[in-house]
Amino acid sequence: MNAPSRRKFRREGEDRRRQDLIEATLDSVAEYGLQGATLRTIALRAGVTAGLIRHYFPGKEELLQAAYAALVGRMTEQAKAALVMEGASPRRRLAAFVTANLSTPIIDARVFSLWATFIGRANADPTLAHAHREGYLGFRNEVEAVVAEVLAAEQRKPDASQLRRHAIAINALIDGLWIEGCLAGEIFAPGELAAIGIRAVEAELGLAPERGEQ
Amino acid sequence: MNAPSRRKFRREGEDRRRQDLIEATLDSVAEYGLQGATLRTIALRAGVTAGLIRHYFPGKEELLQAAYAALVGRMTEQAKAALVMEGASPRRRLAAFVTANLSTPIIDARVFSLWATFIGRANADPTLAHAHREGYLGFRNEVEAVVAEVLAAEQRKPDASQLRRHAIAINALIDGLWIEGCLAGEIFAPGELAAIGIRAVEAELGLAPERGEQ
DNA sequence: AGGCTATTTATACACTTGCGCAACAAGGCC
DNA sequence: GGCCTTGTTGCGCAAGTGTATAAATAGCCT
Repeated sequence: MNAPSRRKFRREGEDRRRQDLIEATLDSVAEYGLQGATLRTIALRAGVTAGLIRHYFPGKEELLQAAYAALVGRMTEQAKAALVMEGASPRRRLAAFVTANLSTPIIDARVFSLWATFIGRANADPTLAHAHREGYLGFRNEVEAVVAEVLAAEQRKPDASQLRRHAIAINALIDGLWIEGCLAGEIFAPGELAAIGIRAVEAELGLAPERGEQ
Repeated sequence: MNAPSRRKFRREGEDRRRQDLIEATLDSVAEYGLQGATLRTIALRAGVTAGLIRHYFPGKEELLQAAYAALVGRMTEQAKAALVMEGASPRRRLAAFVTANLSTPIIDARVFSLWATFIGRANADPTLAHAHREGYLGFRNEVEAVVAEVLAAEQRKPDASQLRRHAIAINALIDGLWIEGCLAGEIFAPGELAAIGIRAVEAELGLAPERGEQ
């Protein structure tokens, strides 16, 4: 009687499917962790069956690597995007950079969860460690460049090691505030983290408070 | 012929076994991640068989929770230990605190790996989120207390919100530097992170450089 | 309209997982 | 020294894992 009914499906373009699978993977990892992100869970979320994954990726590991690469790419892209404010003074660009990195969408519990989950494996997986270091140094160089501009606009001539120290400290400050914002955003007033960040960065650089600030 | 030989074993005190199992769990998680930390792996590392674990813990989840509690306890204990320098000036105590948190044994890739692995689950597991928040606020309060002492010694009277902002910024700075030290300690000179941290903290608090510094 | 092909499903398989349970023996007690 | 408690082992089990592969079908090409 029952004709053995097979599930209906639609064919999607290769890029679209890969993208969907990667997104489903990130969702699964964020929600259930690496151990809970099984091929069946991922496939369910992507609206396909588990077998299909192997049509697009050689194995689970490659899927996870692709997902991590996509995550890192998105994070760095967003972070750097805050720097392209043409025409603004270096100091305002720096402030906008700090603010952007301490507000949505960069302050985001899901992204933090993903970051922590993957970076926790950096010890065991040199690929992850390398990817992190590249991202970190890239980010820090951006910071260093803006810092150089800000100080130059103030007629100050820092040497390379001073610049490096400033960049390391500011980078650490932003990272630390980012973590707290992601993990416990509710215990801070809206905009509070950004305000604290800007204040601390300006103190680090020895900038006099702008008029209007107390 | 072969008498069915059974593995020899020793009976251990309850506390000792639990401790060993927790340590084996932390080792396994640090090395293989949550997914690789199976009961059999953990038992092997602890030198027992998997079945024994259920004699000490209701299930795997409880073992992991106990392991996380042990980790957090050790971390906060170590961090706070750096503050008990009786007789030293507040400013020196603060500097010692920063230095301790940015040197071994607190700068440690294994501990970082564990921290990241567990904290990545904080979104999904309210227990973890709560444990983190308690630890964070406790740590921040310690920072705030030392900051208050330092500023008092400088005849300054910060109000509560200024104190809070200082503590949040300094905490974030230490966290961010700690992460980099754990993840990529080799790209920093020995003591460099601590020096950067102290410098940044003093800038945040508006302290004049001590004589002897440039 | 009808076939071709590559996407997609479905099922099978070997393996691992956490957990349950009965047998065993280590070491204190009398 | 023999017994008794209970820490500990060894094995089994059902559920779930990643991978392999055959069968089906969606959608383009002519």
